[in-house]
Amino acid sequence: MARPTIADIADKAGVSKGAVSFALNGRPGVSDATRARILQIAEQMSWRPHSAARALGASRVDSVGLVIARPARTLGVEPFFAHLVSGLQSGLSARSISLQLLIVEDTEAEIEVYKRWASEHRVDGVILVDLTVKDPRIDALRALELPAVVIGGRGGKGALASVWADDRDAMLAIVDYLAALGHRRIAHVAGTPNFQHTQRRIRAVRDAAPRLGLIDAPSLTTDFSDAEGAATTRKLLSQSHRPTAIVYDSDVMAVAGLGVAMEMGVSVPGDLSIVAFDDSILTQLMHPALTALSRDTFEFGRQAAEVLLDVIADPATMINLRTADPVLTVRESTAPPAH
Amino acid sequence: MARPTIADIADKAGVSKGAVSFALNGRPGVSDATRARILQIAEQMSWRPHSAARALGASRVDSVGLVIARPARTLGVEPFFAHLVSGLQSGLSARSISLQLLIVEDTEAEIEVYKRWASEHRVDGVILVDLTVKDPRIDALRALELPAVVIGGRGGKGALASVWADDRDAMLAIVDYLAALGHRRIAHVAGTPNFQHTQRRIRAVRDAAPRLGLIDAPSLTTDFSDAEGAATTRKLLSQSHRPTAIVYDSDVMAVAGLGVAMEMGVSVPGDLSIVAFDDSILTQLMHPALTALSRDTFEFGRQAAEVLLDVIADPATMINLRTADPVLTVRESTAPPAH
DNA sequence: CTGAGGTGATAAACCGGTATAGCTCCTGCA
DNA sequence: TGCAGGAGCTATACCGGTTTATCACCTCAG
Repeated sequence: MARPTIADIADKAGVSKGAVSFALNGRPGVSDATRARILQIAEQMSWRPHSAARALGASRVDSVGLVIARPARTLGVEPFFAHLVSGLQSGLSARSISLQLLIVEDTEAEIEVYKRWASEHRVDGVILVDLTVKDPRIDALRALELPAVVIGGRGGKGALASVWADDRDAMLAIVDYLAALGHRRIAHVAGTPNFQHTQRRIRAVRDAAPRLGLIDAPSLTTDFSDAEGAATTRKLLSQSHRPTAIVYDSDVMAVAGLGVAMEMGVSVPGDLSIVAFDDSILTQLMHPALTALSRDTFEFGRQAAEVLLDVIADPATMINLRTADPVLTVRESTAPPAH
Repeated sequence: MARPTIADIADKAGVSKGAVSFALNGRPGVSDATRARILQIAEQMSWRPHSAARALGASRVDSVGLVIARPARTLGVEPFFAHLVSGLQSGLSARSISLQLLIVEDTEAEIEVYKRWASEHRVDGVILVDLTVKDPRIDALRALELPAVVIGGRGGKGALASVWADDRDAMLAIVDYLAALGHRRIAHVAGTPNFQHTQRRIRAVRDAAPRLGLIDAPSLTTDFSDAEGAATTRKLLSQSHRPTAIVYDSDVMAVAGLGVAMEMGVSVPGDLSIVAFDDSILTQLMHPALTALSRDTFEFGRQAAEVLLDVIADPATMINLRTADPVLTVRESTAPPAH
């Protein structure tokens, strides 16, 4: 017989469905002997719970969702999400909870997905990424009463649980290092201005500038694309007083920037130091290999999964977990300025 | 009231649950007038079917699965999967079917996932990628009677439906082009030897060699990593009779190869032409930008989704859809050989 | 005028689990 | 000896849909 049900097991064991359910879920109500017998029969018939049936009775579906609102074109090259997804799954698989992944165009579509998921009971909770300054998703999720955990930022005045890394400290570490090498003209090619982490990084650069005696420390925002990364670099290197170091908010933009430097005859790291605020194979494929900030994104995802499961178990849970600080991996693209 | 059920709608409309179900699913059994009234009430109460309840009754869960058995580390940089997933979702969203994505370590784990999914009724069907030569997954899926569609290769003597591109023709196009430029020493840095598409590409090169009068046309297999791509390139360029052109089975390896050429003082495209059998931003970020074979992976995924839905609807369906041929995008990394 | 057949609806079973009320013993204590 | 109480189990309702059997009613042909 294909796909045995607990009724089949109950028949074979000569007990009721209820007893089987008790035994399989490890709850009192059956003797140890009976329990053992039922478990053995279930094992032998290779029984597995029907996920829909279980979801209908208990109201949990053992599934959580992740929606990414970015164009698929840029997603591919960002190793961030692949690592994050792996980490999430690692944290979820322990309790055999599955992950629903959806890539959508914009935040509006993302909220629609949450509404659908909530009304169709498709997920027990969701993970929020790319938090923006006044993020409409936070109120939407609260209205839906959908458990959620925010990745990479505080969840709106503490409304949602979160897992975050200290972008500010990380950026300060980069700027401190460049200043220690002797750089005084440092530029920052930032990402989308309405992302919270972009804001935090920009503020860190601005705050550090006077303390380190930087002559100039502009932060220029982009859309995270290679094209704008390149264009912004071209603009910076065309100034009469060029920066001697540039920090890029993503590895893709850093690579694009390196290309522009080569094309304009600016030697790296001789005339220009380059640092990427994110690491991946990409930075190591380059010549020179890029100095980059490495985050343990896999672990990040794993912790986020655990926090989310806690929130699902008890929606009142309010965890704001700070993860391990990222570390600066120095490679060949940074050196003291020419003179 | 939160989350209305069809019973609520039935109450309000003064009809039975059954009538509501008929009306909402557009099947006969209710008059047009009643149907319209029920639909309006459902709309107004913003009713959505409870996915688990529906899955329990009808035995379909409106969800399909994709398991990728590759290390997460290499996944991030491969834009292939991000595009594929987007395309799949585009093909599925029309019928609001969701996609379960899982990244696992190896094929064994992948088959375990299929077993679990089948016994827990978590998915209606699956998409198979990275087909190997004697792929154990095909028999496993047939034993589980889990509908499936194979991407990028024939499904084991026609056992499974498939969506595929003609790797052979594509490789011939590349080699023909290089030969037309005047190259006679062409090397091929291939991927994992047990992948079917790797085999097909190797065979294409071997078959074309005599026709084009190539002096030497070795295919060297790798594990698709940047490290082995670089090592193999180093080996090729250290020979007394260097190849004048190298075709790489992935863009990541091509980029790694370009790095090795630069490091060894071999100018591209002056002394060496480079072609990548796969395209992404990566190839365009390089200097020189790489000539690459572009496939419409998004469309690929969309078509695969449609075929899978057909197979789920009728498991006897046997479609082997050949997708649009990939095109060679010529950029700056290819030129006639030095003399 | 009667019976066949179609239409529009209802009631109830069903899917595969979980949760709960209740029943039957058995034990221990007064 | 009587009874409270708990262990061990059964029967059954329930979750929210879909599906089937049944039925009342109307129309139309014979």
